[in-house]
Amino acid sequence: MTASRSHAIRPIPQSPDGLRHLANLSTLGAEDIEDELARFSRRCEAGTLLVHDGDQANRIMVVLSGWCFAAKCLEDGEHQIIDFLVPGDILALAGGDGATAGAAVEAVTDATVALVPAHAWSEMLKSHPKLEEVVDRIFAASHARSSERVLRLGKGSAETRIAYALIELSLRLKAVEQSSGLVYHLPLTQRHIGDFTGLSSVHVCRTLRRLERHEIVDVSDHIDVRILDLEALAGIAQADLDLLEREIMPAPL
Amino acid sequence: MTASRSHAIRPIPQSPDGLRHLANLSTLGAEDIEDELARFSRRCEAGTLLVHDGDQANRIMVVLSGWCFAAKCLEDGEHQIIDFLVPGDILALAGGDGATAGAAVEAVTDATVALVPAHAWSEMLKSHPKLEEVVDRIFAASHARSSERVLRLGKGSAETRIAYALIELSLRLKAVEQSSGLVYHLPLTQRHIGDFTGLSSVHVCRTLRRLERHEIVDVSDHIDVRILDLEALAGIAQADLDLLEREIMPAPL
DNA sequence: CGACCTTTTGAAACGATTCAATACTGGTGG
DNA sequence: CCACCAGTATTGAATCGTTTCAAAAGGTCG
Repeated sequence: MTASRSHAIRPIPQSPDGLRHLANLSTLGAEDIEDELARFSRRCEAGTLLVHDGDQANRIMVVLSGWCFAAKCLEDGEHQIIDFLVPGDILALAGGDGATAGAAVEAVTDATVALVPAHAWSEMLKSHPKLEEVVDRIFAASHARSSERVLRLGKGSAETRIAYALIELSLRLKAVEQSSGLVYHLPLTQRHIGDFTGLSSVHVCRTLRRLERHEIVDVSDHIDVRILDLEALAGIAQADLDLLEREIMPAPL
Repeated sequence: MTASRSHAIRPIPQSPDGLRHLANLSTLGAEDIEDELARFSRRCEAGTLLVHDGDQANRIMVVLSGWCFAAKCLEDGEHQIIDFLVPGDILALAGGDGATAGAAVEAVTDATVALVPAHAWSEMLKSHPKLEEVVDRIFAASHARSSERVLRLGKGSAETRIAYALIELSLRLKAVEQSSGLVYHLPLTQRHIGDFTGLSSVHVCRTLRRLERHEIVDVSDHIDVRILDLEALAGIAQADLDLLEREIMPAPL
Protein backbone atom coordinates (compact mmCIF):
# COMPACT_ATOMS: atom_id res chain seq x y z
CA MET A 1 0.00 0.00 0.00
CA THR A 2 3.08 2.21 0.04
CA ALA A 3 2.69 4.72 -2.74
CA SER A 4 6.45 4.97 -3.06
CA ARG A 5 8.07 4.34 -6.39
CA SER A 6 9.71 0.95 -6.28
CA HIS A 7 12.93 1.77 -7.98
CA ALA A 8 13.95 -1.84 -8.10
CA ILE A 9 11.02 -3.07 -10.16
CA ARG A 10 11.66 -3.50 -13.80
CA PRO A 11 8.82 -2.62 -16.18
CA ILE A 12 7.09 -5.44 -17.99
CA PRO A 13 6.17 -5.44 -21.65
CA GLN A 14 2.87 -3.63 -22.21
CA SER A 15 1.69 -5.65 -25.14
CA PRO A 16 0.05 -7.95 -26.09
CA ASP A 17 -2.59 -6.35 -23.93
CA GLY A 18 -5.65 -7.32 -21.98
CA LEU A 19 -8.00 -6.24 -24.71
CA ARG A 20 -6.52 -8.67 -27.18
CA HIS A 21 -6.65 -11.42 -24.62
CA LEU A 22 -10.34 -10.81 -23.98
CA ALA A 23 -11.00 -10.76 -27.70
CA ASN A 24 -9.14 -14.04 -28.14
CA LEU A 25 -11.11 -15.70 -25.37
CA SER A 26 -14.46 -14.49 -26.65
CA THR A 27 -13.87 -14.93 -30.40
CA LEU A 28 -14.79 -11.27 -30.81
CA GLY A 29 -12.65 -8.70 -32.54
CA ALA A 30 -10.75 -6.39 -30.22
CA GLU A 31 -12.40 -3.43 -31.93
CA ASP A 32 -15.83 -4.64 -30.78
CA ILE A 33 -15.05 -3.91 -27.18
CA GLU A 34 -12.27 -1.39 -27.48
CA ASP A 35 -14.46 1.67 -27.98
CA GLU A 36 -16.69 0.96 -25.03
CA LEU A 37 -13.81 0.34 -22.69
CA ALA A 38 -11.84 3.29 -24.00
CA ARG A 39 -14.42 5.67 -22.56
CA PHE A 40 -13.56 4.55 -19.06
CA SER A 41 -9.86 3.88 -19.47
CA ARG A 42 -7.20 5.46 -17.38
CA ARG A 43 -3.44 5.19 -17.33
CA CYS A 44 -1.73 5.18 -14.00
CA GLU A 45 1.75 4.96 -12.58
CA ALA A 46 3.23 2.17 -10.57
CA GLY A 47 2.18 2.52 -6.94
CA THR A 48 -1.06 4.37 -7.62
CA LEU A 49 -3.88 3.44 -5.26
CA LEU A 50 -6.80 3.10 -7.65
CA VAL A 51 -9.51 2.10 -5.22
CA HIS A 52 -9.71 2.19 -1.42
CA ASP A 53 -11.29 -0.60 0.55
CA GLY A 54 -14.78 0.58 1.52
CA ASP A 55 -15.02 3.17 -1.26
CA GLN A 56 -18.38 3.66 -2.87
CA ALA A 57 -17.59 2.24 -6.28
CA ASN A 58 -20.16 0.23 -8.14
CA ARG A 59 -17.79 -0.42 -10.98
CA ILE A 60 -16.16 -3.22 -12.87
CA MET A 61 -12.45 -2.94 -13.40
CA VAL A 62 -10.76 -4.33 -16.51
CA VAL A 63 -6.98 -4.42 -16.66
CA LEU A 64 -5.79 -3.50 -20.13
CA SER A 65 -2.07 -3.41 -19.48
CA GLY A 66 0.31 -3.66 -16.56
CA TRP A 67 -0.12 -5.35 -13.21
CA CYS A 68 -2.33 -4.44 -10.26
CA PHE A 69 -3.34 -6.19 -7.08
CA ALA A 70 -6.38 -6.23 -4.84
CA ALA A 71 -5.54 -6.09 -1.15
CA LYS A 72 -7.11 -5.70 2.25
CA CYS A 73 -5.55 -4.77 5.53
CA LEU A 74 -6.22 -5.51 9.15
CA GLU A 75 -6.57 -2.72 11.67
CA ASP A 76 -3.13 -3.56 13.03
CA GLY A 77 -1.62 -2.59 9.67
CA GLU A 78 -0.81 -6.04 8.27
CA HIS A 79 -1.95 -6.39 4.75
CA GLN A 80 -2.73 -9.21 2.45
CA ILE A 81 -2.81 -9.32 -1.32
CA ILE A 82 -6.08 -10.98 -2.26
CA ASP A 83 -5.25 -11.37 -5.93
CA PHE A 84 -2.96 -10.09 -8.60
CA LEU A 85 -4.59 -8.63 -11.67
CA VAL A 86 -2.81 -9.07 -14.97
CA PRO A 87 -3.90 -7.85 -18.41
CA GLY A 88 -7.31 -9.26 -19.30
CA ASP A 89 -8.36 -9.69 -15.69
CA ILE A 90 -11.69 -8.34 -14.55
CA LEU A 91 -12.68 -7.44 -11.02
CA ALA A 92 -16.12 -6.42 -9.80
CA LEU A 93 -15.32 -3.90 -7.10
CA ALA A 94 -18.64 -3.76 -5.31
CA GLY A 95 -19.52 -6.05 -2.43
CA GLY A 96 -22.90 -7.46 -1.41
CA ASP A 97 -24.62 -4.08 -1.14
CA GLY A 98 -23.82 -3.37 -4.79
CA ALA A 99 -21.89 -0.26 -3.82
CA THR A 100 -19.08 -0.68 -1.30
CA ALA A 101 -15.70 -1.83 -2.60
CA GLY A 102 -14.58 -5.09 -1.00
CA ALA A 103 -10.86 -4.43 -1.36
CA ALA A 104 -8.32 -1.80 -2.30
CA VAL A 105 -6.70 -1.93 -5.72
CA GLU A 106 -3.18 -0.72 -6.37
CA ALA A 107 -1.09 -0.61 -9.53
CA VAL A 108 2.14 -2.60 -9.23
CA THR A 109 3.58 -1.39 -12.51
CA ASP A 110 2.45 1.41 -14.76
CA ALA A 111 -0.93 0.21 -15.92
CA THR A 112 -4.00 0.98 -17.98
CA VAL A 113 -7.33 0.06 -16.49
CA ALA A 114 -10.95 0.66 -17.42
CA LEU A 115 -13.28 1.40 -14.51
CA VAL A 116 -16.70 0.79 -15.98
CA PRO A 117 -19.85 1.83 -14.08
CA ALA A 118 -22.12 -1.13 -13.44
CA HIS A 119 -24.95 0.02 -15.71
CA ALA A 120 -22.65 0.67 -18.65
CA TRP A 121 -21.08 -2.71 -18.02
CA SER A 122 -24.35 -4.59 -18.16
CA GLU A 123 -25.33 -2.73 -21.32
CA MET A 124 -22.07 -3.78 -22.84
CA LEU A 125 -22.55 -7.41 -21.90
CA LYS A 126 -26.09 -7.39 -23.25
CA SER A 127 -24.93 -6.21 -26.63
CA HIS A 128 -22.12 -8.79 -26.73
CA PRO A 129 -23.42 -12.14 -25.45
CA LYS A 130 -20.08 -13.79 -26.22
CA LEU A 131 -18.39 -11.29 -23.98
CA GLU A 132 -20.85 -12.07 -21.23
CA GLU A 133 -20.02 -15.75 -21.48
CA VAL A 134 -16.33 -15.05 -21.25
CA VAL A 135 -16.81 -12.74 -18.30
CA ASP A 136 -18.70 -15.51 -16.52
CA ARG A 137 -15.77 -17.81 -17.11
CA ILE A 138 -13.27 -15.22 -15.95
CA PHE A 139 -15.22 -14.80 -12.72
CA ALA A 140 -15.52 -18.55 -12.29
CA ALA A 141 -11.78 -18.89 -12.81
CA SER A 142 -11.08 -16.14 -10.33
CA HIS A 143 -13.29 -17.86 -7.79
CA ALA A 144 -11.55 -21.18 -8.31
CA ARG A 145 -8.15 -19.51 -7.98
CA SER A 146 -9.24 -17.97 -4.76
CA SER A 147 -10.30 -21.39 -3.48
CA GLU A 148 -6.93 -22.88 -4.32
CA ARG A 149 -5.19 -20.14 -2.45
CA VAL A 150 -7.45 -20.40 0.55
CA LEU A 151 -6.63 -24.10 0.67
CA ARG A 152 -2.91 -23.41 0.76
CA LEU A 153 -3.15 -20.47 3.13
CA GLY A 154 -5.10 -22.61 5.52
CA LYS A 155 -3.28 -25.91 5.24
CA GLY A 156 -0.08 -25.48 3.27
CA SER A 157 3.50 -24.98 4.45
CA ALA A 158 5.55 -22.03 3.29
CA GLU A 159 7.06 -24.18 0.56
CA THR A 160 3.65 -25.29 -0.65
CA ARG A 161 2.31 -21.76 -0.73
CA ILE A 162 5.23 -20.37 -2.65
CA ALA A 163 5.46 -23.26 -5.07
CA TYR A 164 1.76 -22.87 -5.75
CA ALA A 165 2.07 -19.13 -6.29
CA LEU A 166 4.85 -19.69 -8.81
CA ILE A 167 2.75 -22.22 -10.66
CA GLU A 168 -0.39 -20.12 -10.62
CA LEU A 169 1.45 -17.09 -11.93
CA SER A 170 3.15 -19.16 -14.58
CA LEU A 171 -0.22 -20.34 -15.88
CA ARG A 172 -1.73 -16.90 -15.84
CA LEU A 173 1.20 -15.27 -17.56
CA LYS A 174 1.35 -17.96 -20.17
CA ALA A 175 -2.24 -17.08 -21.10
CA VAL A 176 -1.29 -13.47 -21.76
CA GLU A 177 1.97 -14.41 -23.43
CA GLN A 178 4.20 -13.02 -20.75
CA SER A 179 5.60 -16.43 -19.96
CA SER A 180 6.90 -19.28 -21.99
CA GLY A 181 5.50 -21.54 -19.31
CA LEU A 182 8.74 -22.11 -17.46
CA VAL A 183 10.45 -18.75 -17.63
CA TYR A 184 8.85 -15.44 -16.73
CA HIS A 185 9.40 -12.16 -15.03
CA LEU A 186 7.46 -10.93 -12.02
CA PRO A 187 7.43 -7.18 -11.43
CA LEU A 188 7.28 -7.89 -7.70
CA THR A 189 9.40 -7.77 -4.58
CA GLN A 190 9.68 -10.60 -2.10
CA ARG A 191 7.49 -8.49 0.13
CA HIS A 192 4.68 -8.67 -2.45
CA ILE A 193 5.06 -12.42 -2.55
CA GLY A 194 4.91 -12.48 1.21
CA ASP A 195 1.76 -10.38 1.27
CA PHE A 196 0.28 -12.72 -1.31
CA THR A 197 1.19 -15.97 0.42
CA GLY A 198 0.70 -14.84 4.01
CA LEU A 199 4.41 -15.12 4.87
CA SER A 200 7.01 -12.65 6.06
CA SER A 201 9.32 -11.40 3.36
CA VAL A 202 12.22 -12.92 5.28
CA HIS A 203 10.68 -16.33 5.06
CA VAL A 204 9.88 -15.87 1.38
CA CYS A 205 13.57 -15.31 0.86
CA ARG A 206 14.58 -18.38 2.82
CA THR A 207 12.05 -20.52 1.02
CA LEU A 208 13.07 -19.36 -2.42
CA ARG A 209 16.72 -20.00 -1.54
CA ARG A 210 15.83 -23.50 -0.43
CA LEU A 211 13.97 -24.19 -3.68
CA GLU A 212 17.02 -22.95 -5.53
CA ARG A 213 19.39 -25.15 -3.56
CA HIS A 214 17.24 -28.12 -4.55
CA GLU A 215 17.44 -26.96 -8.18
CA ILE A 216 13.70 -26.73 -8.52
CA VAL A 217 13.53 -23.08 -9.55
CA ASP A 218 15.90 -20.28 -10.17
CA VAL A 219 14.66 -16.90 -8.92
CA SER A 220 16.77 -13.83 -9.24
CA ASP A 221 16.93 -10.21 -9.99
CA HIS A 222 13.52 -8.69 -9.24
CA ILE A 223 12.20 -11.35 -10.01
CA ASP A 224 13.08 -13.54 -12.94
CA VAL A 225 11.64 -16.98 -12.43
CA ARG A 226 12.96 -20.02 -14.20
CA ILE A 227 11.28 -23.28 -13.31
CA LEU A 228 13.91 -25.99 -13.54
CA ASP A 229 11.88 -28.97 -12.38
CA LEU A 230 8.18 -28.49 -12.94
CA GLU A 231 7.24 -31.93 -11.68
CA ALA A 232 8.97 -31.35 -8.38
CA LEU A 233 7.50 -27.87 -8.06
CA ALA A 234 3.99 -29.17 -8.68
CA GLY A 235 4.65 -31.86 -6.11
CA ILE A 236 5.62 -29.32 -3.49
CA ALA A 237 2.63 -27.17 -4.45
CA GLN A 238 0.52 -30.31 -4.14
CA ALA A 239 -1.13 -29.46 -7.43
CA ASP A 240 -2.28 -31.56 -10.34
CA LEU A 241 -1.30 -29.34 -13.25
CA ASP A 242 -3.92 -30.48 -15.73
CA LEU A 243 -6.78 -30.30 -13.29
CA LEU A 244 -5.51 -27.01 -11.94
CA GLU A 245 -5.49 -25.42 -15.36
CA ARG A 246 -9.03 -26.53 -16.08
CA GLU A 247 -10.21 -25.08 -12.79
CA ILE A 248 -8.41 -21.79 -12.50
CA MET A 249 -7.90 -20.63 -16.09
CA PRO A 250 -10.70 -19.18 -18.19
CA ALA A 251 -11.03 -21.32 -21.30
CA PRO A 252 -11.75 -19.74 -24.70
CA LEU A 253 -15.29 -20.25 -25.98
CA MET B 1 -14.85 -35.24 3.79
CA THR B 2 -15.65 -38.15 6.06
CA ALA B 3 -19.02 -39.46 5.04
CA SER B 4 -19.62 -40.69 8.57
CA ARG B 5 -22.75 -39.69 10.37
CA SER B 6 -21.80 -37.13 12.98
CA HIS B 7 -23.93 -38.36 15.80
CA ALA B 8 -23.14 -35.36 17.92
CA ILE B 9 -24.61 -32.76 15.62
CA ARG B 10 -28.02 -31.47 16.46
CA PRO B 11 -30.35 -30.74 13.55
CA ILE B 12 -31.15 -27.12 12.80
CA PRO B 13 -34.61 -25.74 12.00
CA GLN B 14 -35.41 -26.28 8.32
CA SER B 15 -37.60 -23.24 7.86
CA PRO B 16 -37.74 -20.39 7.00
CA ASP B 17 -35.95 -21.71 3.98
CA GLY B 18 -33.60 -20.52 1.30
CA LEU B 19 -36.34 -20.04 -1.21
CA ARG B 20 -38.11 -17.53 0.97
CA HIS B 21 -34.87 -15.74 1.62
CA LEU B 22 -34.17 -15.41 -2.10
CA ALA B 23 -37.70 -14.18 -2.67
CA ASN B 24 -37.31 -11.60 0.07
CA LEU B 25 -34.05 -10.32 -1.35
CA SER B 26 -35.39 -10.09 -4.87
CA THR B 27 -38.90 -8.76 -4.13
CA LEU B 28 -40.27 -11.72 -6.07
CA GLY B 29 -42.81 -14.17 -4.76
CA ALA B 30 -41.40 -17.50 -3.69
CA GLU B 31 -43.76 -19.21 -6.11
CA ASP B 32 -42.07 -17.45 -9.04
CA ILE B 33 -38.89 -19.40 -8.59
CA GLU B 34 -40.09 -22.41 -6.68
CA ASP B 35 -41.30 -24.41 -9.66
CA GLU B 36 -38.14 -23.99 -11.65
CA LEU B 37 -35.90 -24.95 -8.77
CA ALA B 38 -38.15 -27.82 -7.72
CA ARG B 39 -37.28 -29.66 -10.93
CA PHE B 40 -33.66 -29.92 -9.84
CA SER B 41 -34.10 -30.27 -6.11
CA ARG B 42 -32.74 -33.08 -4.07
CA ARG B 43 -32.88 -33.92 -0.41
CA CYS B 44 -29.80 -35.39 1.17
CA GLU B 45 -28.61 -36.59 4.51
CA ALA B 46 -25.98 -35.08 6.72
CA GLY B 47 -22.56 -36.17 5.53
CA THR B 48 -23.50 -36.72 1.90
CA LEU B 49 -20.81 -35.76 -0.55
CA LEU B 50 -22.80 -33.90 -3.19
CA VAL B 51 -20.01 -32.93 -5.54
CA HIS B 52 -16.41 -34.08 -5.85
CA ASP B 53 -13.59 -31.67 -6.58
CA GLY B 54 -12.78 -32.03 -10.27
CA ASP B 55 -16.17 -33.49 -11.21
CA GLN B 56 -17.62 -32.50 -14.53
CA ALA B 57 -20.53 -30.44 -13.27
CA ASN B 58 -21.54 -27.30 -15.09
CA ARG B 59 -24.23 -26.55 -12.59
CA ILE B 60 -25.34 -23.92 -10.17
CA MET B 61 -26.19 -25.08 -6.69
CA VAL B 62 -28.86 -23.39 -4.60
CA VAL B 63 -29.21 -24.34 -0.96
CA LEU B 64 -32.88 -24.51 -0.02
CA SER B 65 -32.53 -25.85 3.50
CA GLY B 66 -29.85 -27.15 5.78
CA TRP B 67 -26.12 -26.48 5.78
CA CYS B 68 -23.41 -27.55 3.36
CA PHE B 69 -19.81 -26.61 2.84
CA ALA B 70 -17.45 -26.35 -0.11
CA ALA B 71 -14.03 -27.82 0.57
CA LYS B 72 -10.79 -28.73 -1.12
CA CYS B 73 -8.03 -30.98 0.01
CA LEU B 74 -4.30 -31.19 -0.48
CA GLU B 75 -2.69 -34.37 -1.69
CA ASP B 76 -1.37 -35.00 1.81
CA GLY B 77 -4.97 -35.32 3.01
CA GLU B 78 -5.37 -32.02 4.84
CA HIS B 79 -8.57 -30.35 3.96
CA GLN B 80 -9.88 -26.86 4.10
CA ILE B 81 -13.43 -25.61 4.13
CA ILE B 82 -13.63 -22.87 1.53
CA ASP B 83 -17.08 -21.67 2.51
CA PHE B 84 -20.15 -22.72 4.39
CA LEU B 85 -23.41 -22.68 2.47
CA VAL B 86 -26.56 -21.81 4.36
CA PRO B 87 -30.11 -21.60 3.03
CA GLY B 88 -30.35 -19.08 0.22
CA ASP B 89 -26.70 -19.44 -0.73
CA ILE B 90 -25.77 -20.05 -4.33
CA LEU B 91 -22.60 -21.62 -5.62
CA ALA B 92 -21.49 -21.91 -9.24
CA LEU B 93 -19.71 -25.23 -9.29
CA ALA B 94 -17.79 -24.93 -12.54
CA GLY B 95 -14.32 -23.44 -12.75
CA GLY B 96 -12.74 -21.48 -15.58
CA ASP B 97 -13.33 -24.14 -18.22
CA GLY B 98 -17.07 -23.97 -17.59
CA ALA B 99 -17.16 -27.64 -16.69
CA THR B 100 -14.82 -28.80 -13.95
CA ALA B 101 -15.97 -28.34 -10.35
CA GLY B 102 -13.58 -26.18 -8.37
CA ALA B 103 -14.36 -27.74 -5.00
CA ALA B 104 -16.17 -30.58 -3.33
CA VAL B 105 -19.51 -29.93 -1.66
CA GLU B 106 -20.70 -31.85 1.35
CA ALA B 107 -23.90 -31.61 3.38
CA VAL B 108 -23.27 -30.82 7.05
CA THR B 109 -26.85 -31.38 8.13
CA ASP B 110 -29.72 -32.94 6.29
CA ALA B 111 -30.25 -30.53 3.43
CA THR B 112 -32.24 -29.74 0.33
CA VAL B 113 -30.33 -28.38 -2.62
CA ALA B 114 -31.14 -27.61 -6.23
CA LEU B 115 -28.43 -28.48 -8.74
CA VAL B 116 -29.43 -26.49 -11.79
CA PRO B 117 -27.71 -27.09 -15.15
CA ALA B 118 -26.09 -23.92 -16.45
CA HIS B 119 -28.40 -23.52 -19.44
CA ALA B 120 -31.57 -23.90 -17.37
CA TRP B 121 -30.10 -21.46 -14.89
CA SER B 122 -29.46 -18.76 -17.45
CA GLU B 123 -32.95 -19.23 -18.88
CA MET B 124 -34.32 -18.77 -15.42
CA LEU B 125 -32.34 -15.60 -14.81
CA LYS B 126 -33.40 -14.19 -18.17
CA SER B 127 -37.05 -14.61 -17.34
CA HIS B 128 -36.58 -13.05 -13.88
CA PRO B 129 -34.33 -10.00 -14.17
CA LYS B 130 -34.78 -9.23 -10.49
CA LEU B 131 -33.48 -12.64 -9.66
CA GLU B 132 -30.47 -12.03 -11.83
CA GLU B 133 -29.70 -8.85 -9.96
CA VAL B 134 -29.94 -10.62 -6.64
CA VAL B 135 -27.75 -13.45 -7.85
CA ASP B 136 -25.12 -10.92 -8.87
CA ARG B 137 -25.21 -9.49 -5.38
CA ILE B 138 -25.02 -12.90 -3.79
CA PHE B 139 -21.92 -13.69 -5.84
CA ALA B 140 -20.42 -10.30 -5.03
CA ALA B 141 -21.06 -10.91 -1.34
CA SER B 142 -19.53 -14.35 -1.55
CA HIS B 143 -16.46 -12.91 -3.21
CA ALA B 144 -16.12 -10.22 -0.55
CA ARG B 145 -16.52 -12.84 2.19
CA SER B 146 -13.81 -14.86 0.63
CA SER B 147 -11.52 -11.83 0.60
CA GLU B 148 -12.12 -11.17 4.27
CA ARG B 149 -11.24 -14.75 5.09
CA VAL B 150 -8.14 -14.73 2.94
CA LEU B 151 -7.01 -11.64 4.82
CA ARG B 152 -7.38 -13.35 8.17
CA LEU B 153 -5.99 -16.66 6.98
CA GLY B 154 -2.93 -14.87 5.74
CA LYS B 155 -2.34 -12.32 8.45
CA GLY B 156 -4.58 -13.03 11.43
CA SER B 157 -3.83 -14.87 14.67
CA ALA B 158 -5.91 -17.82 15.77
CA GLU B 159 -8.00 -15.50 17.92
CA THR B 160 -8.61 -13.15 15.03
CA ARG B 161 -9.62 -15.95 12.70
CA ILE B 162 -12.05 -17.50 15.11
CA ALA B 163 -13.54 -14.20 16.25
CA TYR B 164 -14.05 -13.30 12.62
CA ALA B 165 -15.66 -16.63 11.81
CA LEU B 166 -18.10 -16.19 14.70
CA ILE B 167 -19.01 -12.72 13.49
CA GLU B 168 -19.36 -13.74 9.87
CA LEU B 169 -21.61 -16.64 10.75
CA SER B 170 -23.67 -14.48 13.05
CA LEU B 171 -24.35 -12.02 10.21
CA ARG B 172 -25.18 -14.74 7.75
CA LEU B 173 -27.51 -16.56 10.09
CA LYS B 174 -29.26 -13.38 11.11
CA ALA B 175 -30.15 -12.87 7.44
CA VAL B 176 -31.88 -16.25 7.30
CA GLU B 177 -33.42 -15.85 10.71
CA GLN B 178 -31.38 -18.55 12.36
CA SER B 179 -29.74 -16.06 14.70
CA SER B 180 -30.96 -13.23 16.84
CA GLY B 181 -27.65 -11.59 16.08
CA LEU B 182 -25.93 -12.53 19.32
CA VAL B 183 -27.19 -16.04 19.96
CA TYR B 184 -27.16 -18.84 17.44
CA HIS B 185 -26.52 -22.49 16.91
CA LEU B 186 -23.88 -23.96 14.65
CA PRO B 187 -24.37 -27.54 13.49
CA LEU B 188 -20.61 -27.95 13.50
CA THR B 189 -17.81 -29.59 15.41
CA GLN B 190 -14.63 -27.83 16.45
CA ARG B 191 -12.97 -29.77 13.69
CA HIS B 192 -15.21 -28.04 11.13
CA ILE B 193 -14.24 -24.69 12.59
CA GLY B 194 -10.61 -25.70 12.39
CA ASP B 195 -10.96 -26.73 8.76
CA PHE B 196 -12.65 -23.40 8.09
CA THR B 197 -10.11 -21.22 9.89
CA GLY B 198 -7.00 -23.17 9.01
CA LEU B 199 -6.33 -24.25 12.59
CA SER B 200 -6.06 -27.61 14.30
CA SER B 201 -9.16 -28.61 16.21
CA VAL B 202 -7.08 -28.66 19.36
CA HIS B 203 -6.20 -25.03 18.93
CA VAL B 204 -9.80 -24.14 18.12
CA CYS B 205 -10.70 -25.59 21.47
CA ARG B 206 -8.01 -23.66 23.31
CA THR B 207 -8.93 -20.43 21.60
CA LEU B 208 -12.64 -20.76 22.30
CA ARG B 209 -11.84 -21.47 25.96
CA ARG B 210 -9.72 -18.37 26.12
CA LEU B 211 -12.49 -16.24 24.62
CA GLU B 212 -14.84 -17.70 27.21
CA ARG B 213 -12.48 -16.96 30.07
CA HIS B 214 -12.42 -13.34 28.95
CA GLU B 215 -16.23 -13.38 28.87
CA ILE B 216 -16.38 -12.41 25.23
CA VAL B 217 -18.39 -15.37 24.01
CA ASP B 218 -19.98 -18.44 25.44
CA VAL B 219 -19.67 -21.52 23.25
CA SER B 220 -21.01 -24.83 24.35
CA ASP B 221 -22.76 -27.95 23.45
CA HIS B 222 -22.28 -28.56 19.73
CA ILE B 223 -22.16 -25.53 19.25
CA ASP B 224 -24.39 -22.91 20.81
CA VAL B 225 -22.81 -19.53 20.46
CA ARG B 226 -23.70 -16.61 22.66
CA ILE B 227 -21.80 -13.43 22.00
CA LEU B 228 -21.40 -11.66 25.32
CA ASP B 229 -19.30 -8.70 24.23
CA LEU B 230 -19.72 -7.90 20.57
CA GLU B 231 -17.46 -4.87 20.67
CA ALA B 232 -14.59 -6.88 22.06
CA LEU B 233 -15.19 -9.72 19.62
CA ALA B 234 -15.18 -7.33 16.67
CA GLY B 235 -11.99 -5.82 18.04
CA ILE B 236 -10.29 -9.20 18.16
CA ALA B 237 -11.64 -10.01 14.69
CA GLN B 238 -10.29 -6.62 13.58
CA ALA B 239 -13.57 -5.97 11.84
CA ASP B 240 -15.68 -2.86 11.43
CA LEU B 241 -19.16 -4.30 11.77
CA ASP B 242 -21.04 -1.76 9.66
CA LEU B 243 -18.55 -1.83 6.83
CA LEU B 244 -18.31 -5.59 7.02
CA GLU B 245 -22.03 -6.03 6.65
CA ARG B 246 -22.16 -3.79 3.60
CA GLU B 247 -19.35 -5.74 1.98
CA ILE B 248 -20.15 -9.34 2.72
CA MET B 249 -23.94 -9.49 2.95
CA PRO B 250 -26.19 -9.39 -0.11
CA ALA B 251 -28.53 -6.43 0.28
CA PRO B 252 -32.18 -6.68 -0.80
CA LEU B 253 -33.00 -4.80 -4.01
C1' DC C 1 -23.09 -51.94 27.88
C1' DG C 2 -19.37 -51.00 24.38
C1' DA C 3 -17.88 -48.38 20.30
C1' DC C 4 -16.89 -44.21 18.51
C1' DC C 5 -16.42 -39.43 18.08
C1' DT C 6 -15.67 -35.03 20.24
C1' DT C 7 -13.79 -32.02 23.71
C1' DT C 8 -10.40 -30.81 26.88
C1' DT C 9 -5.77 -30.25 28.83
C1' DG C 10 -0.62 -30.78 29.25
C1' DA C 11 4.01 -31.31 27.34
C1' DA C 12 7.19 -31.43 23.63
C1' DA C 13 8.37 -30.24 19.00
C1' DC C 14 8.26 -27.51 15.04
C1' DG C 15 7.78 -23.89 11.68
C1' DA C 16 7.52 -19.16 10.92
C1' DT C 17 8.31 -14.57 12.81
C1' DT C 18 10.96 -11.03 14.67
C1' DC C 19 15.09 -8.72 15.50
C1' DA C 20 19.39 -7.49 13.93
C1' DA C 21 23.36 -6.91 11.10
C1' DT C 22 25.29 -6.80 6.45
C1' DA C 23 25.29 -6.52 1.60
C1' DC C 24 23.23 -5.33 -2.71
C1' DT C 25 20.67 -2.39 -6.09
C1' DG C 26 19.35 1.58 -8.64
C1' DG C 27 18.32 6.48 -8.45
C1' DT C 28 19.65 11.26 -6.75
C1' DG C 29 22.31 15.18 -6.03
C1' DG C 30 26.66 17.31 -5.00
C1' DC D 1 31.68 10.80 -11.32
C1' DC D 2 31.30 9.44 -6.98
C1' DA D 3 28.90 9.48 -2.56
C1' DC D 4 24.88 8.90 -0.65
C1' DC D 5 20.24 7.17 0.22
C1' DA D 6 16.20 4.28 0.44
C1' DG D 7 14.38 0.13 -0.53
C1' DT D 8 15.45 -4.74 -1.01
C1' DA D 9 17.72 -9.19 -0.22
C1' DT D 10 20.21 -12.29 2.66
C1' DT D 11 21.62 -14.73 6.77
C1' DG D 12 21.86 -15.98 11.82
C1' DA D 13 19.90 -16.21 16.48
C1' DA D 14 16.23 -15.89 19.64
C1' DT D 15 11.39 -16.02 20.28
C1' DC D 16 6.67 -17.08 19.73
C1' DG D 17 2.38 -19.27 18.23
C1' DT D 18 0.57 -23.33 16.63
C1' DT D 19 0.84 -28.20 15.89
C1' DT D 20 1.48 -32.73 17.26
C1' DC D 21 1.33 -36.29 20.49
C1' DA D 22 -0.86 -38.24 24.25
C1' DA D 23 -4.14 -39.22 27.74
C1' DA D 24 -8.54 -38.68 29.94
C1' DA D 25 -13.38 -37.29 30.22
C1' DG D 26 -17.90 -36.52 28.11
C1' DG D 27 -21.72 -37.61 24.77
C1' DT D 28 -24.42 -40.30 21.70
C1' DC D 29 -25.82 -44.24 19.24
C1' DG D 30 -26.70 -49.08 18.45
